[in-house]
Amino acid sequence: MDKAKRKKLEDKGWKVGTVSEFLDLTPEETTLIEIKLALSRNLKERRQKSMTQTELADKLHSSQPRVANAENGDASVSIELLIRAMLATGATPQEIGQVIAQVG
Amino acid sequence: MDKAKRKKLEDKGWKVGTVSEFLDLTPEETTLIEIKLALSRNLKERRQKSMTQTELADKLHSSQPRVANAENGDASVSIELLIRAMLATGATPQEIGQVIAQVG
DNA sequence: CACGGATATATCAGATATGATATAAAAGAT
DNA sequence: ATCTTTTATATCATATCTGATATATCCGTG
Repeated sequence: MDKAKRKKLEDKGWKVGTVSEFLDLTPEETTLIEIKLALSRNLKERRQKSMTQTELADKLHSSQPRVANAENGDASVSIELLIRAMLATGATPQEIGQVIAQVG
Repeated sequence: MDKAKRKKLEDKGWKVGTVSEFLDLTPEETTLIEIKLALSRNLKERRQKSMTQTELADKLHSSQPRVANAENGDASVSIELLIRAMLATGATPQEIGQVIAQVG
């Protein structure tokens, strides 16, 4: 992974850590992060087409800042919230499955 | 939903609640539960083919009881752990996406 | 430029998920 | 039937995720 990409992850709170720690990231851990980032990106795309972050937050019974975190791939956001958010934008299980399947 | 199915969910810790509360479950909430249960079932199938719960727990850096909960669709288990477990059994994002896409 | 709506960042207390442990129950083998 | 392995259930302290709030930054429009 190049430095720029790593810095981006670290800025989002991912504990990519030092080089040696990074090398300890298993393929599974890497894949999990990639799944989260794919969901984030897709969520942002979907949401932007029809509503504002605040509107989505209301549907989700969450808050605008939390939606922002979700869309920005912040490490504090669980896959669970990402999927709940996707569903709140009207995404079907098919579409969600699609996004995950595209990873890797 | 028939009573038998509901009891099953309640036994696993899902707050399906009384009838009136149940009727308040949005389609999104229902879909989320279905996604979790689909992942649970698939995890159990996959894991049984190649290893014991304890072995999977070790790969996951988790514990056997937790794996049991995951496979039994216990409400305390997050989608995140389910997906981590799937990956630990060797599942690809494609396969995971497939399982989710099948829901609904 | 100034204003307003949208999005981003920071912080926090409470809620939920976590792995660990103990132990019970089930399933298999001999 | 007994012994061994595997899986299920219960409990717990700690870690992580949560929505809320305050506030900063961005971005388009007048």
